[in-house]
Amino acid sequence: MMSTTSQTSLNHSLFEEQDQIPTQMGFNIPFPSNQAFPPLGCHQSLKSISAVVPSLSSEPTSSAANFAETLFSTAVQRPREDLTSSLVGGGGQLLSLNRSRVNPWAWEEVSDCLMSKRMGGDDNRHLGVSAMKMKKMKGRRKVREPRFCFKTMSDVDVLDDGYKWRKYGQKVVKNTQHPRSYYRCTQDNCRVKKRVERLAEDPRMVITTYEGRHVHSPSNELEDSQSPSELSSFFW
DNA sequence: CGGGTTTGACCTGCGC
DNA sequence: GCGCAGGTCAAACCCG
Repeated sequence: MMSTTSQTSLNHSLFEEQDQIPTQMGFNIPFPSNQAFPPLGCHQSLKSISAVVPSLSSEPTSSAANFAETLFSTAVQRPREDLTSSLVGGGGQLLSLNRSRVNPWAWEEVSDCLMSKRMGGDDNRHLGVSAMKMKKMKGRRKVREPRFCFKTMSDVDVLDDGYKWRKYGQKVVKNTQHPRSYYRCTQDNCRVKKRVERLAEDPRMVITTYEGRHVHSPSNELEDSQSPSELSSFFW
């Protein structure tokens, strides 16, 4: 049975990473205090978020990917001058959008990713675009995998997102008391990585950064014997 | 014994 | 070129 937390202000954010510390922009989606919350886990959490913002799409979003896409595409369609305006869904649950102008290329990378996905493009194409952009901005910059970050209020550092991770490093980040942990997906041929750290300003918040896209389904989901068609929507 | 974690060393990018 | 900081490696260690 699904467990719930007793926190009254479950403040969940989906945001895009900045160049170094992902703190500049975000979609802040405060949960209603009476909202039941699933066990801490990224896709599980996101499912619950999508459930409280049904007005963003014509039908309830069924996956984290769809939900993220809905959020991003909604923001992308807005003019730049309107970036800090409020986004209020029909239910009024989606409260604010505050996008940073500090790192526009990163934002565009996400946008490109979503556009190519919507148009049936593959990942290589969007990576190529972002690589070109980075090349333009800096003479030599490593091509990065697409990244997504989640800021989650949680007592535990490592959220159960359905995938199996192996820790390969830990580093003390400057000006923070909390170390950053580095994880790799244990699946063969899957090069997805994630970083986990606590927000310096608010140690209750856990920042999880995913880099790359899984080429397989979550291990938990397989064990739960879900249908393959449903599983595919959870790929990042 | 196998798989995961810890942790110091090393590598790399970047600013000065 | 040098130093700093983030990221990764890999040997040692831990645990079931």
